[in-house]
Amino acid sequence: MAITIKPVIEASYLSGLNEMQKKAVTHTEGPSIVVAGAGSGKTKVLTARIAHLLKQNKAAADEILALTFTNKAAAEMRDRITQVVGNGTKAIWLGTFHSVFMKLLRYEANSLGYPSNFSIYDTDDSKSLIKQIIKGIDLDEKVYKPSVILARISHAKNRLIGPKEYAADPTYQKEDAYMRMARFSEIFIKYTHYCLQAGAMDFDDLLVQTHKLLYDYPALSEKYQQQFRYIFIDEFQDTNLVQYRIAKKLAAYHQNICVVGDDAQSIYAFRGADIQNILHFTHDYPDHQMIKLEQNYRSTQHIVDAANRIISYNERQLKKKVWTSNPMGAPIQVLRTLSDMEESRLIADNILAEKLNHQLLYRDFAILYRTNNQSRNFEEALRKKNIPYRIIGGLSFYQRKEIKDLLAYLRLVVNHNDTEAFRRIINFPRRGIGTTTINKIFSISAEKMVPLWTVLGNASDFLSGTTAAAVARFVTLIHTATLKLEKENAYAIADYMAKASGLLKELHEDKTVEGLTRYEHIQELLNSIKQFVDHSDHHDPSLGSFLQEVSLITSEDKETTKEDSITLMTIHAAKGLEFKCVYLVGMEEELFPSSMMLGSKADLEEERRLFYVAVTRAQLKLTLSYALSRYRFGKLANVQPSRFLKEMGWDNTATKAIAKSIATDSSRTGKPMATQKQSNKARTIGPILAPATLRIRSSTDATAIQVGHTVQHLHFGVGKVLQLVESSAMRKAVILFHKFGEKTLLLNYAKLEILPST
DNA sequence: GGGGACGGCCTTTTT
DNA sequence: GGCCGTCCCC
Repeated sequence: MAITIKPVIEASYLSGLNEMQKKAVTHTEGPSIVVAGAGSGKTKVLTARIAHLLKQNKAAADEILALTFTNKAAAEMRDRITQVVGNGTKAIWLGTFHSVFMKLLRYEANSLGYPSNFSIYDTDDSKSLIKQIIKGIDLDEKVYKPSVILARISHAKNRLIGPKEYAADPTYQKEDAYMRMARFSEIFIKYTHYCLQAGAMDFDDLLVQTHKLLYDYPALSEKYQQQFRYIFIDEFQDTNLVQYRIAKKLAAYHQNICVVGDDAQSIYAFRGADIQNILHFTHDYPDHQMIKLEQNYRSTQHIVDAANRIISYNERQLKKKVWTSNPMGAPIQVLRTLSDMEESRLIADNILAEKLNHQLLYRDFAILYRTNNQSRNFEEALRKKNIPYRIIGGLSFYQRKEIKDLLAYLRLVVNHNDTEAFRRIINFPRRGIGTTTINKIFSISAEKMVPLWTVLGNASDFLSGTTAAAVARFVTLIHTATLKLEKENAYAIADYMAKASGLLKELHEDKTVEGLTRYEHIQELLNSIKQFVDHSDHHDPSLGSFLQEVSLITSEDKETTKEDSITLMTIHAAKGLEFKCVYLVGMEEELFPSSMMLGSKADLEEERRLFYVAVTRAQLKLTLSYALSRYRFGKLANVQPSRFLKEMGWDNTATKAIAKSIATDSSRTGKPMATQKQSNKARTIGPILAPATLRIRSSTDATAIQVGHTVQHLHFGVGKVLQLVESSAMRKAVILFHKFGEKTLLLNYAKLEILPST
């Protein structure tokens, strides 16, 4: 037997880590909490840690459970682990809380009274069901708003309060009465009942039912406790009570639980996230190890400073000092425009100029906003200037009507009692089954406590000849496809259903552009089902499995284009990402902070953390913008600049902290005093009004530069002007830099100084 | 039961 | 400005 000699050389995944990071990676045993500031290499640590476990044979892949919040984060992590350890990472239980526990529930749902092919209700399904319940008990939809009801139900569930506990709690009852929703708990009870009867779980159920499984079935929880030797939770500050309790239960045996998070980046309180979980963790695991990662590797000094200044306004926070040894970098820029339309045009121009001047790619840019509907103006402006872009979020492929329609057919094939799928497609395409009939079906189902499919099977008992026949045809349609489940794959059934349901025909007959696109979308969905079937070496290729997986796919996951393009998204969606240049737009009161969040201090602090997240996405340059007027409800309204701008250090009249850093910055470049003064003044005025003068900075009059001049550029250093190009009001210059070679720069934007030619 | 016209309402963020 | 729901008439 050869003696294994411990390698002296450090493992590759450890090199390039700082001492704290290394500690976080190699301290694998026992509970630990890593408080990781923005840009401190959190993902790197997490992936290195998992790689470390695998390489050191401390655990097999399927003994590791790693939970994230987005599919994107999960995919990236898997990718990076694979890069270090090679193949064999597929067995790691790595995914979002929802997707991992959905898989677990697929095996165990029967114990809970659900079919293993349970449907998953998305927000629309849930709302639709709630709406029916409200109608059914004769309440006013305007008082009992389905979206508000659902939010309240969700909130209760995430705090592990079921409908019965809720109804029995006088505090909640009082609250409801105060909110003029005295009969809320009645809706909650019915909602829960109907979901169960339909064999459907909503998003929250995926967690709540898992929780129930683990806490009520000891034998089962023991099995999983033994299995998961090492447990990781990413973005721990965003966990809610159920999630925390699930993780705690699973970690009970091995106790190797490692959570990574940053309280300053907690932005999901609205869906039940509780920063207190960080405190709970330290309390529940008194022998935990705490590691703080405070060095920011991502951003320039200016950006880190601004971020620290912002977060200091929050009272609730863990002590942490984020610092960086990166250069000062470009000053933070604030742009003001007259209107929201102008804002988007200006930023489109600005991006083009920056891209050219700093030789960047489109993918180095991101435009971030508070609300999805702000993307509209930017899409238009970018399209007009032929700037490629992609939007993350908004209406995703899987939220399109035609897609949801076909999926609803398939859901019904797999789960006959899925009432929301049924409601969606029973009369689309038209088959003469109207509201009267549908109501009749549902009220019989409710009265006799009989599931949907049973009622449908006895349609002739309570419906007249033609209608009963129509229902019978529908039942046959679904049933025929169900018979294929055993022998045929998901694609074959979907393809059959698209045709047999008449959906394809209906869309095909619509010769409008939209109709054509919808038709193509269906084809695209069929293609993706085919792919799912073809690449099923590591998953169950059944239709049921496909449907469940698809229900958890959100917009951001579908990246069709690899083309170089700028990214547009909400700040929420941007969490965990980084871009060289970030444009944070719509910095206005009532928009950001949102008017909905001005009510309480806690809410405002969450908005501020959101602002913190946005600012810390930027690596090199951050630009903020606000407009003086904006269209709201179809009307042009005057708006005020966001309070966050001031908190960041920006001042409209007497520029303070930021102006100071700008002064330092320009003095470094060794500009002559006159220029420095001028640029300082330009910034003291701050944002500039008229579009013509809206430029980043021009230390020299653009018209002064001539061929043959020797010039100095902030980044590229000294060079010689070879050529001037006039094109559509933009003056460009081709300059040969000593160190960087030939570059084409826009004179309106380039920070050029003419040097005396000697 | 279906389709068209009108009026009200809204806008937060996501798995 | 746009979506959704309701009302009214065929």
